Amino acid sequence: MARERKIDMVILGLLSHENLTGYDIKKRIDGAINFFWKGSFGNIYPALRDMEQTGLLTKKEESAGGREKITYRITDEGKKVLKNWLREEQASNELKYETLLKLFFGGADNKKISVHNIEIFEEQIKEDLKVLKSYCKALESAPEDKDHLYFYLTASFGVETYEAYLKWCTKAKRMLQ
Amino acid sequence: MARERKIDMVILGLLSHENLTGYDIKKRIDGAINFFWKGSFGNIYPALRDMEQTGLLTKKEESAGGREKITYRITDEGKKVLKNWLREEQASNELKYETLLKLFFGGADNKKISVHNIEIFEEQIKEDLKVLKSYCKALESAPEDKDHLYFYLTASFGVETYEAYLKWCTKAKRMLQ
DNA sequence: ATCAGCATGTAAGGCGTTACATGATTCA
DNA sequence: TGAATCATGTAACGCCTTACATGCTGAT
Repeated sequence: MARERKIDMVILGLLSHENLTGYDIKKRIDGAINFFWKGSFGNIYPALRDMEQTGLLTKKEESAGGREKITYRITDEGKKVLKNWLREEQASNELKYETLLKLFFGGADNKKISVHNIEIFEEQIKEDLKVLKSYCKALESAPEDKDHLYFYLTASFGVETYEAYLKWCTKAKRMLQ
Repeated sequence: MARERKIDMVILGLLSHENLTGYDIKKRIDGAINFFWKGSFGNIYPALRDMEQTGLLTKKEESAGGREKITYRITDEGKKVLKNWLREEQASNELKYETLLKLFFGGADNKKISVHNIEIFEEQIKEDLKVLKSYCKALESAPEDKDHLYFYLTASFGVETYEAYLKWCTKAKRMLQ
């Protein structure tokens, strides 16, 4: 069984741009990546340790004024592993939407409950859409960096699907009433 | 920590419509539910056992010609648990798309790799869209059942978001070339 | 002084997947 | 006769979340 831990690839990907600490990595994941992938400290630190031990990463311990800080750098081997992953044809794409599960079984209760659940979903999506749109806007106005296109495309995926969600919400509420 | 195992709710939801065996439940999940929720035998059977022990389900063992078969029925207590879940305001909706992760880090390799990864994704979505559309069509032509509306709305969510995915694929490929 | 943020990590527990193990029936 | 489908379950393993544990720094 080959290792399935995708957080390794997230870390490798981030480190292919810049050297970072575990804390920094967490912040990056909590940004634009967050809507299609998650990470936690309990996830990141062990992965960092493992990859340093297998030679995909090197670390540099700094103590800036008594406070310890470990910055990681990707190695050539790490870059190779990242590229190999990018070139693998299989990719697991999964959606786990409890809102849809509740709607699917909505017949077990009053229609109003389902309408309300859609409304809660709708509000959340509207909030998230604002954030995604701000990412897109920021990336559109700075197209000089070659990586910006990739970041823009993922954010744009979010914007377009979330807009489709909102259209569906309107339709679904109408059909339930 | 309250139990987070959502498979319980899937089972309760399915049993609120009809009595089923564990094997039947697996088949139902592998149908329309599959695109927003997954289940496995190693998941379902223990949940069934637990819920029977806590009184949310009752079982009836039949041996139709030497072959054992256990049919489960939902209890009033089980129905109450299902309704309480439907009325809970929080719902976890998460997307884990490795394709987007690969695209996000696409700058680490040739553009062609990213285009190819989008094409693989696109083909998969086209396949799944066909299936979802067939579910929708089947449900549209049989609107007499009150639960059909709920099934239709979830399938329709899939159709509309997958169509948005395909539009995005075209745009993304164009922008990369 | 105190609180938010920087910074690293561990431990427990929960959930899910996969593979394994077993055996009957139906249909070609 | 052999393959697919029906049918139930267990065990190992892996991954992730959450909570816990600790301590410094900078701003108010």
